[in-house]
Amino acid sequence: MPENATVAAADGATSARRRRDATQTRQALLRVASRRFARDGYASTTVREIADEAGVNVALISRYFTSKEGLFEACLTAAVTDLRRDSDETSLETMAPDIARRIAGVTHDGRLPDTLLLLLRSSGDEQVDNVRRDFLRSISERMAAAAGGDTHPETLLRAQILLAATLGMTLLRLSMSIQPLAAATEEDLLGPISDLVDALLGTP
Amino acid sequence: MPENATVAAADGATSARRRRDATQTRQALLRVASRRFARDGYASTTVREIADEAGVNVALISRYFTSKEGLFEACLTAAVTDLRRDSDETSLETMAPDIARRIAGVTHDGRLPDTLLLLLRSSGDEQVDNVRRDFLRSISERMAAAAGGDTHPETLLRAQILLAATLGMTLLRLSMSIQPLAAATEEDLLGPISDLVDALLGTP
DNA sequence: ATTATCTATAGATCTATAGATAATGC
DNA sequence: ATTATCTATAGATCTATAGATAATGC
Repeated sequence: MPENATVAAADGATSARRRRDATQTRQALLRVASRRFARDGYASTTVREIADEAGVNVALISRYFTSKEGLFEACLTAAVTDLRRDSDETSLETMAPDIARRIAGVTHDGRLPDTLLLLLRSSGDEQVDNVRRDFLRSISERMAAAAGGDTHPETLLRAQILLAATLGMTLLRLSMSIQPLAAATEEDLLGPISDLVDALLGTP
Repeated sequence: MPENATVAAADGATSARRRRDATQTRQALLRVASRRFARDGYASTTVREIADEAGVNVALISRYFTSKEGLFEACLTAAVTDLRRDSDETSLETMAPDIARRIAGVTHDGRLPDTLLLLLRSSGDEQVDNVRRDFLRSISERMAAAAGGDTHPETLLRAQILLAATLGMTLLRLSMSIQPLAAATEEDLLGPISDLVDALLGTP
């Protein structure tokens, strides 16, 4: 069997025509759509742009995801799954480096870290928005718990402020390109973010 | 002269038909558009929605602002002017209460504090995006200067992280309604934000 | 035969504007 | 007379889909 199942190549889109493979097509659409939705927002991104960049026919979006809305929901669900796994065993000690890596680090598959950015985009659909709201809420609860949040109810508020800072940094970096923040490396960010975590969730 | 120039009433839109007044119409469009663009984003907001909510005919948007893009630019410029004036004489001591008020406080004219949120919305037009980028950059420089940023270049990065946190909080509050952050009062926020400012810009 | 993919298009927006109407101020 | 406002519509999208085509696997 030739290398076919997972080898979409670095580019994976405009390059040589793939062998017919529904799974691979689905993944190509998901990958491209996640990036476009995250960078440009839901309404500004057209299904035709996504299909073209993924190198597949636009009709396949309806075929595999029912609608543009369905594609967005699939992107969001994938992002949430990814982030949940990543923050599975978070602790107060690992929180700062984890955040710095999420914001600035390059993921294992070489993608840029726009997963967090997708959490800030809305399609306007209430059901989908609830998926995101529930996740943001639960991840902040997890952070508060890692800080021993059962002692003080304000800890959840503080965890959400830390989450807001994390998302805000991602937005300013990836979407607005504010320098020097946009060019800061994982190492550059670790110090300030550690101070941030300590100030908000550290024991006084 | 009857009270006409500035009395658009609390509602100011759907209420009784205004006397013909170009200035007032312009302001009504600006006010409604700023809120809609801030809350829903540029692409998701239609000119007809804005005109309807402002209680004016949609053709007047082209008349007074040339285009939807022109209207957005006018909103952004107004927001930037407002924020510049507000941060005119910022200092390390007043920064935390200023931020808390901006995020949670009710402005003097009774509007909700979505001015900051507009800074996170993009029309995709490069020229307009540059207005926003330049402002975000300059406001962060002002914050760094207030912290005595000439001593260490990393101070600008830290100021931008504080700015990111401020914008992120606004987004999670107004656009995503994450509780308890969304319901936190100015007073609730002051403590955590003070810690934030100290941790990022305070002298160690 | 099955099903992944493509063609062609209906139908629903949405923005911008030409030209008509009517309120205002001199 | 001037100009704020409105009517009606052209023209440009954009999404969704019915139906045709062609690659795959048995």
